[in-house]
Amino acid sequence: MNEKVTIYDIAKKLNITAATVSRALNNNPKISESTRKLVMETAAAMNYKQNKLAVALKSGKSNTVGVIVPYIDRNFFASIIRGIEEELDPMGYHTIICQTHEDEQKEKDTINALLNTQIDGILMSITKVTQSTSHFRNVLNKQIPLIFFDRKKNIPGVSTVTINDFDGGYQATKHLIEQGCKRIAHTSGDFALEIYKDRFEGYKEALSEYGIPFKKEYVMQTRSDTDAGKDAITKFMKLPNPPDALFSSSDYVALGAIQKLKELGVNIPEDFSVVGFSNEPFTKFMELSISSVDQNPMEMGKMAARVFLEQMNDSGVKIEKKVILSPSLMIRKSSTKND
Amino acid sequence: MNEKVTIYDIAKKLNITAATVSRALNNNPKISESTRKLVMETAAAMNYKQNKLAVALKSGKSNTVGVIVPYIDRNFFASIIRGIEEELDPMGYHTIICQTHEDEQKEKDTINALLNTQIDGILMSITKVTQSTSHFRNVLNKQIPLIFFDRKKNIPGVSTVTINDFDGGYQATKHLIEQGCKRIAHTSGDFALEIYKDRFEGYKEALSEYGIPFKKEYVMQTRSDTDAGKDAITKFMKLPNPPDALFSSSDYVALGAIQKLKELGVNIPEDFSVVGFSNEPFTKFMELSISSVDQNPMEMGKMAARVFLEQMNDSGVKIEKKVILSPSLMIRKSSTKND
DNA sequence: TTGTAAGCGTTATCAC
DNA sequence: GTGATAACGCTTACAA
Repeated sequence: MNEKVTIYDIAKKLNITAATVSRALNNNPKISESTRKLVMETAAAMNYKQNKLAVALKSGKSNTVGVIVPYIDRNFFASIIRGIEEELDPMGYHTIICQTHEDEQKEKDTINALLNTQIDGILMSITKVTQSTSHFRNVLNKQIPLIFFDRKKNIPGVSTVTINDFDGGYQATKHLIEQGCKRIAHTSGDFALEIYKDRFEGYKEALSEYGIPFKKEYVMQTRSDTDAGKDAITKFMKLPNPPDALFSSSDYVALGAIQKLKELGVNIPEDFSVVGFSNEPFTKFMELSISSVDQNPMEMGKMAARVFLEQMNDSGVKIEKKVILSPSLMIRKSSTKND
Repeated sequence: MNEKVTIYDIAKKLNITAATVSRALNNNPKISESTRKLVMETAAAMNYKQNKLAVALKSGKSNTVGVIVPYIDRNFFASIIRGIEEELDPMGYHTIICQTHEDEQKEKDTINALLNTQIDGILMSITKVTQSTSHFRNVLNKQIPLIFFDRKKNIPGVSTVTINDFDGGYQATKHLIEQGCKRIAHTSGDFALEIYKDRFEGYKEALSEYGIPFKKEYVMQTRSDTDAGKDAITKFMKLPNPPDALFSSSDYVALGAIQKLKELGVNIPEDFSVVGFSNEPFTKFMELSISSVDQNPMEMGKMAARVFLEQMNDSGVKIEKKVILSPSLMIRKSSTKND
């Protein structure tokens, strides 16, 4: 039906030049109202669509950002992406999604591919194993805005949007203490990732604030799945003085722990309370709903997008912004002794 | 550090012409091995990156597809997108994600925006409320491949990838019958959407196959959330002859139903069995795990991507492909009477 | 095998 | 206010 209508086509029809058409379409002040109207109308009539590719090539701006996450189908990241998309879409930006599968090499490849694609910015969460930072510097060298959300590395010139993981760990632990728990265990991911380290520090802070001695046999670094939770509980319960609560940095580990505890005939929350982290959807659907620290991923995505937009506008200025959102503890049955 | 290196820069340095550089870079056969090598090396040395925008403008191919889903942070759709991404990424395609929020107008706007962006194809799942088809025809008129996954409309020229919803409904219902259930209720979404209609037809087929009379008071069209499930059970249990099983087209409704049944003191699965649809992650995490029909969304995404790729290759030919994947029933505690 | 030149669809900088 | 024209970075007939 309608094959590619260009400004030349509409120029020809109106016996004017393409430049004039362009000006009319872009609301350039130097143009008579009459021709503007004429152009607008015929453009609509001919079903003209601007070729964004040409505009992008000319302007050097593609109006597209790249978003890189470990896995797109994890609720936390999917929600962040939704936040980004909702904030950027109205500003005319498109969002290209990429996954790293927690593989550093894939992360590097993805970034290079993206840089290759005339992207206007990169918003990302690094993998659990990322060591080198050279690929991030590539981005900065090209002058394109780079924003980390959640999982970050501290690199000069890179803005970050995170939650206060320390506070999340602190709140969770404090809550357990206030529920009367005396021997609180903690499972975490690799401390090389700041988020896990921070949650752990928050945990320690709460303990010390309440004068509870920190015991390193109560702390374990594990994978983030239910089996890891089961294993952790098995080990914890074999201790001479087993814990009576668990603050886990992962909801999946918390779930596995609960399953194992039930197997062992331990009453939850009476004899053992549990708090997880991330507020995964399943935590609230369980019959024994699981307390968890909510990270408000949607808001995190929106903030990351806003930081990007600011950075695009104050073009020259190299602002390095560190946004820290507050987590909120969702208290549910797994840690509520008296109601 | 490295400002935009173009083929002209590398041509200048080598005292050859940009065309030659282009040929060398593209493995064009008409070029001497020596200059190719030379070009390749200096290109690498100068850290040359091809400007995809220019290529896209020249070739009319952007190597980008648009993916439209109701919500990106719903597990089902996130997994589909993951499948699409994993299939398309190695072929050099990027994926732009858009959400409709189940709003037909947003769907139209999104499609137009995408058409505006020199996209190579659109892969999508329509909203629950989409009535008109004119915006889809716009896509076809522009000769750009359109592929529906899961939720579709029957439009000539549009390929679709769906699961056999009829079979899903049939399997679920048959399973309940074989578990000894005699009075099986069904909750569904709006029958205007084929997927719901088909599941319902499968349900009826299983009933009739086993000589169980169909009763329309056992069928209810509802929203897809837990509250709807609670309401449905409340109504069902007030019937003179209440059902002893539920096949729901939504896991959330199934969950709400189970919650309400427990409140009412009904034993599950002994006195009332439940099967949901979609195999949402939470269904298997519950203590009383919920049987559900798995739609294999990852595979659905991959298939949709492959259909798109085929369509891109056999350019001229207008193939209209209908791929139907098989669902698989995940049998869990909510419907297993004897084990 | 390599160079020349046109063109992809815009926008911006000059002139007039 | 409008028209020429160059430029964005690349590919590709067509010549040489």
